[in-house]
Amino acid sequence: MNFVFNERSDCGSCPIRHRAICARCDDAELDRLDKTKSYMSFEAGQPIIWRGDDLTHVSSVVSGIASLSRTLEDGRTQMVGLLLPSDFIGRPGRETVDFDVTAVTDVTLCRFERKPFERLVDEMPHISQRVMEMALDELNAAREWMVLLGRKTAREKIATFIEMIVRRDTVPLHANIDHVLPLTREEIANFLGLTLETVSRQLSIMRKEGVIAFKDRRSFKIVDLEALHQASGDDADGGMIV
Amino acid sequence: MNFVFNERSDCGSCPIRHRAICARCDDAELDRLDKTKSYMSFEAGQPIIWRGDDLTHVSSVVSGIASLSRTLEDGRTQMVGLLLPSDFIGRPGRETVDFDVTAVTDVTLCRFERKPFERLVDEMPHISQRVMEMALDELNAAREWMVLLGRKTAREKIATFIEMIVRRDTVPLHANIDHVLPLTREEIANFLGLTLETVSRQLSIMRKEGVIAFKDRRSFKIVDLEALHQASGDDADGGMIV
DNA sequence: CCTTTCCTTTGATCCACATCAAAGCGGGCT
DNA sequence: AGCCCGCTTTGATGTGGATCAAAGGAAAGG
Repeated sequence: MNFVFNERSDCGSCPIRHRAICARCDDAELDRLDKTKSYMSFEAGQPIIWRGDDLTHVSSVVSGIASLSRTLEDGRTQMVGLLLPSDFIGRPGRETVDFDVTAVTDVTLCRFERKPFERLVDEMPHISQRVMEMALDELNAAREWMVLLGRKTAREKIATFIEMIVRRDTVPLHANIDHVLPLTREEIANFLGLTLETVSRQLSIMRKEGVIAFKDRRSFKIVDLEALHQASGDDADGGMIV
Repeated sequence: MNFVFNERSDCGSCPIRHRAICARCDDAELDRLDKTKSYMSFEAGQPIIWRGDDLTHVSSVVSGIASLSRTLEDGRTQMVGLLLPSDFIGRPGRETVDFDVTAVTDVTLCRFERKPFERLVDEMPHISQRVMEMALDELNAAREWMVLLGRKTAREKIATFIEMIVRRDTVPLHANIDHVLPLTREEIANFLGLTLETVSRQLSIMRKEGVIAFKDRRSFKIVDLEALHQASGDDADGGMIV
């Protein structure tokens, strides 16, 4: 199942130190966080919290990937976000959880009890400033995704998704690296508002067209970046056409 | 076109004083905001800012309704939010605008130049705390909308939309008030990720079924609230079934 | 008052994606 | 090695909503 550990691993050497909610904190503030934080890990596939549960803790993803999703009574599921390292889970000031959170890969969280955390938010402006920034960024990403869900075709959705993956792990630009789909076909479908069959078909089509090339079901290379971008339906580079 | 006014109307008597980004501010802080704010109004239908524009100001909606939207090259448009009084426009720390903002009705904004505002955010924790809260609420709403866009049927989308309208202006619960659709059929379609014909058809169907009754194209009454809720696809009251 | 214009409704047809169905295939376990 | 089992691919068919088309108001302007 999942396990808890509480070691005093130093915030200073934390992999998400400079991107998470603590990014703006100074050493003194970090000490204070250090005292109240605890870690908790989950295995791939395990639920982390369910919608409706008491929001006892807020947390940051330290490593791994988690998903945020909602399932309607009849089983239709929509993923509403992927939580990557440094992303924040929870809403200070709210009593319950609004979406299901699930570990997609093995996940480790850095957690704070909600009530004490709310005090920290009141007392340490560096936290609310950073959470504000992060929430506004997430909001932008969510809205971008709404355009995809509401108006893009299956092909455009897939192309946009792949471009997102590629963009995320292309540090040395232009390098033709192997990329990995972090999700199964079904999870991709739930992320894009499609069925798994449509996802599979569109990936096959793009493979046959020579846009992407699969090494196995999960890992692939980009063959034709230009064509991929064309297919995404997003304009050249942020709306400079008109 | 649109006009600017800069009167010293007092923040203390502002209609959004207790819900906007200034909600947590004390009198001294309010004075400081008062000195830098300015008002600007737009007529219904006018653009307020375009995607890609320099983000020179951030603002709060004081009165009226504005829309946030994105249009793809070929004209497909998706609305990603409705901005109601007290809602915030802009992202401190960002140079350009990411979505088109348009006045749906006549709109008045309370504006701050971005740079000075960023200084206020750093110096007045009550602002970042409030913006954080508001952004997290918006984020939740956006995610809820993603479920609608990705997984709901046309009928469910329409029912959810109407329920949203009703919920918004039902203060005296159970009163069978007249409600007003703030949007044209086409705008509703862009909000729900549908076409205007589908919107019109679904509204007609619900009218014929005796779920709602129209007085004219814009104003209507709820005839069967239970049926409306059933049609929305949302479960009883927040996931207590399982 | 009539004309124009914009919005809306309704009808007919089409098609992208869902749904239903059945094989492939790779990896882990015995 | 051989057998599952979960994931994925591919095929056949169905359908909800898009698209194309036209006509019916209601408000606005001359």
